[in-house]
Amino acid sequence: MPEASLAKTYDPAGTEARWQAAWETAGAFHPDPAAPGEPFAVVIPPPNVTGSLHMGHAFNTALIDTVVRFQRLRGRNVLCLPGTDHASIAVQTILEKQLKAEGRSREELGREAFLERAWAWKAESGGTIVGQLRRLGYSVDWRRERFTLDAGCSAAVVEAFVRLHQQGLIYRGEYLVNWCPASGSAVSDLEVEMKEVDGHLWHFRYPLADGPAADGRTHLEVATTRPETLLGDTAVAVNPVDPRYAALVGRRLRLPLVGREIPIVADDHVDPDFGTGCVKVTPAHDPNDFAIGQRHNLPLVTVMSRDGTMNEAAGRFQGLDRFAARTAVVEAMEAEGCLVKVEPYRHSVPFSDRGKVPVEPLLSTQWFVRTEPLAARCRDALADPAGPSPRFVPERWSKVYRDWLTDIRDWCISRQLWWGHRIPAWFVVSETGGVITDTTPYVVARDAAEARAQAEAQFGGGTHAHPLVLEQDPDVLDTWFSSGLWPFSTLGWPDAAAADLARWYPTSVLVTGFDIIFFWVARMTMLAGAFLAEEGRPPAAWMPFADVYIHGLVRDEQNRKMSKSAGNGIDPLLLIERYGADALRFALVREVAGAGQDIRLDYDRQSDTSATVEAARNFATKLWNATRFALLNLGGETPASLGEPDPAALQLADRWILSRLARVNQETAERYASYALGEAARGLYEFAWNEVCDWYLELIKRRLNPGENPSPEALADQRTARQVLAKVLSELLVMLQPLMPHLSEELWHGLTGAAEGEFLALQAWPTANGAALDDALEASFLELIEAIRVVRNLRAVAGLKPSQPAPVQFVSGRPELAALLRQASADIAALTRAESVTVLDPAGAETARAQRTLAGVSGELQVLLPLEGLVDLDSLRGRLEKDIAKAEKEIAGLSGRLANPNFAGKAPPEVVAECQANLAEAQAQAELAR
RNA sequence: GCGCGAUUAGCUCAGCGGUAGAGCAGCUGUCUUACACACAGCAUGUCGCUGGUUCGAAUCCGGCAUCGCGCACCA
Repeated sequence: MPEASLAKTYDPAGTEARWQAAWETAGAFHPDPAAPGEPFAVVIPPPNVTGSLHMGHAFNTALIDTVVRFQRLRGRNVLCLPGTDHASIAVQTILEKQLKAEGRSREELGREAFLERAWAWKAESGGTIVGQLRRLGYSVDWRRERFTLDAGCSAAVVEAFVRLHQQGLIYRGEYLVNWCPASGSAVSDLEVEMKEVDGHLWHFRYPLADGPAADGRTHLEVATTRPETLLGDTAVAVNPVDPRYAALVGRRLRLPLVGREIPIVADDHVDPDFGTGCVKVTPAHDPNDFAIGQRHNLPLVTVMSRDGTMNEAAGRFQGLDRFAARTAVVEAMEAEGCLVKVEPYRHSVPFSDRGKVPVEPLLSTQWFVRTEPLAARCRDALADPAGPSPRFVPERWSKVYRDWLTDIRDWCISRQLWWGHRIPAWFVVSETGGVITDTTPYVVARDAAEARAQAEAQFGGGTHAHPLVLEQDPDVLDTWFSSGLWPFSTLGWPDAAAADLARWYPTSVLVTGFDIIFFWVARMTMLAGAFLAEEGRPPAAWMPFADVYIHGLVRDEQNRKMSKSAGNGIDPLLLIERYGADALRFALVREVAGAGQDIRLDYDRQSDTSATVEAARNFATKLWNATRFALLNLGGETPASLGEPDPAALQLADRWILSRLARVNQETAERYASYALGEAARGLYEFAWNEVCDWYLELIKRRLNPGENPSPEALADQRTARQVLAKVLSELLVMLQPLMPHLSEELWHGLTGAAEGEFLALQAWPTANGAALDDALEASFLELIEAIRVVRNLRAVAGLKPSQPAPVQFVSGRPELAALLRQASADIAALTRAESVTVLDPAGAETARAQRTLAGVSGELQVLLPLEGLVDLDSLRGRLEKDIAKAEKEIAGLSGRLANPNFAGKAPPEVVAECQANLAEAQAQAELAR
């Protein structure tokens, strides 16, 4: 037996915690790869272990969970796999900060102790976000939770590295990389963010080394935003077609402060119209200059160390921090009379994403992934004749993805950090005097033993005097390298026979924000291409996901991007505590509009309240109360015990709501399936509130309470109403489950009396009853609703108290409408407090109108309220005048249109006919109002 | 510089070729036995500007403006 009733108010906190525990204990979302049902898999974007839940996670979670819960209802064998990311730089930064506070450094601690500490930190603090994700009611399989640094993922990383190396897609070499002095590591191009800063442009004079030019010039003038790099200049470049300098190309300049002679070279890169048309060239400290240097075979002079201080090549500036050196160089240049001028200058400076300091382009030996072959495979997949793979939703993001893959640079994957996957390369240091140099030979292997075997094969076993000594590369891999394997490493790859991999790969959809299309999405597709794209396999078979659903950002109440540094984040947990997780989820999804636009969450920082989330909470309460109402009126029966209603017994309202139910079912399923989640949420909201609660529940109240000593007919009708009510409500709860899982679970249990161990989340999506669909009925029901509205409006105009009964008369020349109104007269009476409802034909209306009546119109329907006294004539006149004005405006517009011969001639006949009908109606309306 | 998105009621946004919509907020009533986190009713717009296509444009096309984002970047 179901509970006889629900508590008067809904308590989200208790309910949510209870169902979360019940689902998890029962393993409700722990799928069996051997179970039937078409597979549907999603791996969640693993949040950083350092993180705590922010609104972006809540949003992403709400969207993913809505999709997977829907697919589960549809009978798919759903795997939704959770996990976290080890976040190499972020974790290391936190730990180094801690060490610094203790007056220590990681070098003092040593690698092993440092890593021990890191794991301890992870064990202690790494679970925060996972616990917070649980509070959203995420229907993931917690038993399959993964971590990018766990044993399985680590093995996958090693395997991936080894195979890429075998394929010739990984190389090591000295290149100009983005060096982050704050983290002491190289970072990839993607981790560099250009920021506009107010700086200066210093103009310097470089004297000609070999005497004045033919025209008497003794020097060239160059401009720079980074004077400290001057120390590493190895040329000055001019444009080859620049007449000012043509004669000087090939001559030499003396570099001030340093004294080095450097050539004047001609290079297309130089824009003759900018500044003086002369560019100082520092190949070791600027990417463009590096390229110029390559073209002209210029030497590379590195003047800076990895910690951001000047090195021995900087001469007297050695030891200075790069920014101190800047000042010092300018002062020295001024002292030498080589400073021409300084002007303020706003320009872009590359900043490290993580370190928040300017990155330094620095020559360094690093590991790289050769990306072009992988990118090409992805571009081909996107252009696959069988359809793009993956399919982006909204489609426009595929262009962003493709463009990035089209002009891609190699990916620097080594990081000079300790927390992460250590690079599986062993240097044969015995070949280079016991240390790792840029030229030390190395082997790439799965472990030390394999490395030794390889090295011995290559270099022999060594001798007693000179044993073969191997040392593993101390560096770790970019965190995104392991993230890039996530969709298959978590399913068991590289074990091709792994049950999960066989069952759920490729996954169905990736749901994520556009900000990590390059970082993550493209890396996953490229790496999948490297390992899972066998010859002849179509892209859809190896791409890690069929669809990529890209959603927007959650912005704050002022439309600002939420960010930690700006401190404008809105804490999801605060909102969950105040309104419930279901309310937050529903609010977020409901805000989603069409094509992945950003959503804005309104928020009052004084009171920590949000009208948007509050509205969703109110909706939850509405559903709670509607179910309470049902429980009070179902006589202790359940949807199952009541059974399906007899179609022959259905009343007008029943047929209407069942038609609406079937339609909403179809629409909602289609919307969920096509990621139109905002539309799905809004559609259900409107159906539940405006149709089920506002109209259907009101309409059946009389039938549910047939009074004392009811007739057998009344009892039968009561049962019909109960059957329909139970059906509508229980199916509505199923449809809402993906959006509001806890509330719907709770209400469904209340309504059905299902056992504790049974879950709404695991029920089947209700079959839409196509036979119940009835367009004509829905249309005429709208007319009925409209008629009731007119009556209510007239009563309001007349100033009638809601409780005061009054007679109502309808006049319609349309027999069907008249019949409908007669059929529904008892309903109308109930909903308008009518003491009587009369439906007249136009002929009979004359007499009625002769009395003192209030009149209103809806379409061609007249509504009359015969009232003696109590009528506020002024407001009535006001209203009627408004009606007339509106009708006249319409008449003018429509007749103008009809008078245009082009319209009548060219517009489709049905449009013209509709226009004529509308005109006739408007004229009738104006007439009536007068 | 190149590209993308946005611009509709006070606010948040739907609508994307046939007479401008919703939800909040606002105003007026109401304890009508599920719900005042509610019910009923009422207001509210040169659909950014400007050309064009069309019988007809918020909707399609061209320009412009403003805001936002991405990519590239001149020292």
